[in-house]
Amino acid sequence: MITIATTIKDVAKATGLSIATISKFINGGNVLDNNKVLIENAIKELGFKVNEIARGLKTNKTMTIGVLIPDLKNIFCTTIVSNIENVLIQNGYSTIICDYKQNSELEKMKFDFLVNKMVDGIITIPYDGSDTQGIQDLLSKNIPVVLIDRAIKGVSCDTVLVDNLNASYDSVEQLIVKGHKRIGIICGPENIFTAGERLKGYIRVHEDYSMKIDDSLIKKGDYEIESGYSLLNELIDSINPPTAIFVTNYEMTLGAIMAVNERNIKMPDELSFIGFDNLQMAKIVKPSLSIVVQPMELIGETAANILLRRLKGDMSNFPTMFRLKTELIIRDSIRELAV
Amino acid sequence: MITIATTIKDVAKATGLSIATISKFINGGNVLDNNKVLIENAIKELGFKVNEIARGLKTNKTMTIGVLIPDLKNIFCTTIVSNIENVLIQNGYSTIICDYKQNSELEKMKFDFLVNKMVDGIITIPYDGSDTQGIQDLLSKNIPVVLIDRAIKGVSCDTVLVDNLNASYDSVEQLIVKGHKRIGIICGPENIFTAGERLKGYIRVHEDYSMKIDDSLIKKGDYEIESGYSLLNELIDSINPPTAIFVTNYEMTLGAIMAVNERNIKMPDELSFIGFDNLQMAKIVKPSLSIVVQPMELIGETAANILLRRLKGDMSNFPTMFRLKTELIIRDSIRELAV
DNA sequence: TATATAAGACTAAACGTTTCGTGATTGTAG
DNA sequence: CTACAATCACGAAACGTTTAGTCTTATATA
Repeated sequence: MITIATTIKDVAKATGLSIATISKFINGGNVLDNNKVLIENAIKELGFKVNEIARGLKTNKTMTIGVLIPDLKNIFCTTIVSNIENVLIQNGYSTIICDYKQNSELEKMKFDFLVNKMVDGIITIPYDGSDTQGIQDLLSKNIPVVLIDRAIKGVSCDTVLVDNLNASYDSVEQLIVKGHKRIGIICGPENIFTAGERLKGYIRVHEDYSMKIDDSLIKKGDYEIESGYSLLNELIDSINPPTAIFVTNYEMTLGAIMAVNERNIKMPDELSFIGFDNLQMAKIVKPSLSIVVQPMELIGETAANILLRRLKGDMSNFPTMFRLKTELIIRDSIRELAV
Repeated sequence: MITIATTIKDVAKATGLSIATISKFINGGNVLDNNKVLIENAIKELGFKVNEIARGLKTNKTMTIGVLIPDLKNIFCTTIVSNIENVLIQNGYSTIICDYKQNSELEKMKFDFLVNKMVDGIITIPYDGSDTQGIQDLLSKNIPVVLIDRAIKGVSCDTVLVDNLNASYDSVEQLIVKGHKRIGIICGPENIFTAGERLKGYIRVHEDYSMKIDDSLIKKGDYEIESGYSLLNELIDSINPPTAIFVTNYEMTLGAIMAVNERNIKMPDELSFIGFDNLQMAKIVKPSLSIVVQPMELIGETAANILLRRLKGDMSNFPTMFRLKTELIIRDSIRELAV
């Protein structure tokens, strides 16, 4: 079985026109009307499709964008990617998606991999911002890069993220307003950008309300299920346990809820709870969970659009930082304490 | 800022060797030892990276695999994809992931898109098997295609799926054994392969246990959250409601649980429940959910490996169908009825 | 020493496009 | 009727590789 790929040359032969003319037609150039129909027919007849590889070699454009995320199994990431892809494909770009499994070395490998694939641009949720070199190199070659979710210090790069600090501030404030004095927080790892910001929000709202911060209420996890589970247990088992708790990402919220269920802790009577990120999960938990929701659709679209602008050579306001607002959804997992 | 991409030509010039020799070296051919170090140094010095596009043009291989799935936001899909990607990248292949948002037309578009991108092979979870032409064409050009999760009638194609019938059979049998006589099922759409198989399992176990089938207990949804929600309500509101219920995919399980919570139905006392697919979800629901789990890692790996075999030209046992086993995890959502 | 053989390097063509510079044809104005 | 411009078509080079075929050199054999 031999693949007979039909090329521009075949179309030229079939129409009696030159290769250059066919190429011109394909790329929207002007050709005589009767040649136009001639070419159109021949293309249909022969089933001609332009060879994107050959074109890429000539134009130095692959019309392909690399998307690099921490984890394909993370619904937060994939939802964003899904929206990125929507926008890009409408603009003729395809997407190569890679994940680096929360591993800094793998991240570097896959980044290089994408560069090697000659992508026209990269959108990434970086890990801890330790690999600045790859990004810098790309930018200096005029290949646009857009950062999502996590800014990187010292890198001038378009960035799309949410207002983590105030997301956290508002959540904890909500608990304070409802009379809670001892509020636990389960944070992410210190080297992750969002974790730092979310912790800052917690600290600032305590300051603003003149509440002393008890370090034993601040637990640092790794954004994975397991640590949500164990840190919730730690908090509950501590000498002076919190009456409310704020968990700062989806996976750890999952883990924390598992622990709550396992210990048969009554929400919200025995513990008030605010989680993060996944609306659907929040609904199937009983009682329904109060939760911080990030605008994932908007994040994806914003990132894709700024990238498209850069690809067109529009470098106005470079670098831009988009700070999107989160939403705090209050449901049944918070108890109002008598003052 | 001008991009000075260094090519094989530059390396040739720098070393005083010919282009052919450099190419040979790059591709693992034999060159003199001193030339070897010469080339290695020059490559490092110049930062040379092989231009995959040019190479692809020559070799007719892009070392890229297209992966086409119904939805990037579906954790079942992305987990499989993640595992596919693991295997492929270890073998030097990259992955272009597309989703078609459960839309048959979009599916066709994206499929063509991947073909156009000159992928070396495609792994897909097809929609309802209505687009056989594209797959046939590809196969006849010796470009391997692997189907996941859903077989397509009349297409000779390697396929990786689970034993849906027995997954369903075993689940419902479990409920029967525990004394349930009226068991509701929330199925997927008729045109989807897995939905048909899962319904068959429900019917067969009823036959084997000589239980009459009540059509009012069989509800057909669309595999989306909303229909899980509304169909559970329908079942409960029916004249003679079931004492147990089996929901046949993840999204509908989510929806059904939302309805259960909303109506304050006590599980398992008022309703026994078996769901589908997502282990973590099953754990955060209270009481913990009994559930059918698919071997997503294995599915992905199996699909990637059979594709790799085909890419190497090994067409033994073509087409092969891999039927993987599901696991039924029993937890607290099932009540044993007194007989 | 002459010859056969092998190993390595080289030349040049090819992959399927795009694009530049030029040539041919037609239409328009003087 | 000539001169000029405008329109479209064409030939050929180029993009960065791979690879078949040939040439050169060194080594082993007789």
